[in-house]
Amino acid sequence: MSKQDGSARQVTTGPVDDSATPILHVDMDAFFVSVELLRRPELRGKPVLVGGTAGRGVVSAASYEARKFGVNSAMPMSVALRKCPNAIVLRGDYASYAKYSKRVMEIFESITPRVEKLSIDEAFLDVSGARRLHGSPAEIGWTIRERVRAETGLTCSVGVAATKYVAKVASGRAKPDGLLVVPAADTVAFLHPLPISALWGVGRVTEESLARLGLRTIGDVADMPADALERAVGPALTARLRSLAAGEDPRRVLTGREEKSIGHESTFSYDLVEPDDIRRELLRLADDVAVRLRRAGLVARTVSLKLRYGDFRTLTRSRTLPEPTDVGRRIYDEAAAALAGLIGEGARVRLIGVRAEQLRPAGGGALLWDPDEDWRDAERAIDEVTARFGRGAVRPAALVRGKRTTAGAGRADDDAENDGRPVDVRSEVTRRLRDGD
DNA sequence: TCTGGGGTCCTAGTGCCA
DNA sequence: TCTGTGGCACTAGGACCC
Repeated sequence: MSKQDGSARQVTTGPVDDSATPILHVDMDAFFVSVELLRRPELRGKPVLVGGTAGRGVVSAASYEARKFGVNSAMPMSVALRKCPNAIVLRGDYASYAKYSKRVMEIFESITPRVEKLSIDEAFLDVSGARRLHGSPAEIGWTIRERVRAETGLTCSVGVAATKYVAKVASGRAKPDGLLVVPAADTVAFLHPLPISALWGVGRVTEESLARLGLRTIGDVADMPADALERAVGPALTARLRSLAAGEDPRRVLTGREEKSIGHESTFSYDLVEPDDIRRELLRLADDVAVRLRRAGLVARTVSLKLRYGDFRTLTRSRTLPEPTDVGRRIYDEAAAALAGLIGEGARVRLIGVRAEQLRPAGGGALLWDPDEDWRDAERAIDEVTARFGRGAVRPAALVRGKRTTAGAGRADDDAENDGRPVDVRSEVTRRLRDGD
């Protein structure tokens, strides 16, 4: 991969064969920092960091001036400031970054509907259907860079290639503020001299494993027999790395990707010791997750708890529910049950996380049920809803002593106001059946 | 150096069931 | 009835990406 300070920059300046390179990867340059500089132009040319300002923060983004001191994103802020003591640290305004991201994505979508948003500051575009209107892929890349600059004041780098992976590597080589086309015929020659860390899926651990086999470049990986690679990194990663090293990447540009999980986690500025404090944070996280589930119209079948102790030991526990939920209290109950036994005497907790997994659409509607009613009626109603809308359609009902809420309004906040526990109808019925209640 | 927060994917172990 | 086996779901953990 290109060095993050841009010193290994490689760009296309003249005519080039882009006839078989319909994939563009567009990556904003030092995105968070660049947005900050729009608002504070007096900081231009200075080392600027965006990230956590508290004791345990890390660098989210660094200006190219800061990168020259060896500062990179994900580096602990304390280390970054030791390397670059004069750096100006900004807390970060994520709502503002999201606004700029939206404007940039709209520019992409005005050129082609085939846009795959990869993160807040980068996207893949498949421009194979846009040639007649907007020109060749390289011309589209130039257009995008000019429009992004003119309409937002930000710069971006563009990689143009036959596949997603090569386009992504190319945009990285072109940084900052450049465009690099890798003609289809040059793909292998472009990739093979690059270090193995430029392979998608090779991080620190895998790089060490491959280095033990004497592999240094992508070309070395391409030449390595599959069985030797498999012993080092397993069959799945071997297949992927060999394909990428050969310049093959069948992944298409996907629009509208489905979320597979929704989670929140918090690292505390000091370790928590009191179980009540820990549970209060857990409830806050569970509610945050539930709110996002409901906004997305999803329910989760599995709740996963993440715990990191003061010594950085990290563990996860997950529990699968009888029926999916989007209720904060229900998520909290599962997470709290998983937590029990993990926070013994004197345990110091650095981080807590809650994640909702096995997501599915919230389904045909909410089923409300009053515990004073005959539970067999609830069972019949569940069967009816399930038969009509399918499994997962029965939503955990928000219902509480004596008070019914309306469908769709079964919110955790409502539950809190009602001072009662939400009841997952199906699990409650299952429990009563089991207990012969 | 001392490690955020949001995710995805893979592997391995275990238990259940046909 | 017992045993072996393969598939599947669930769980835990690790590596990786941005």
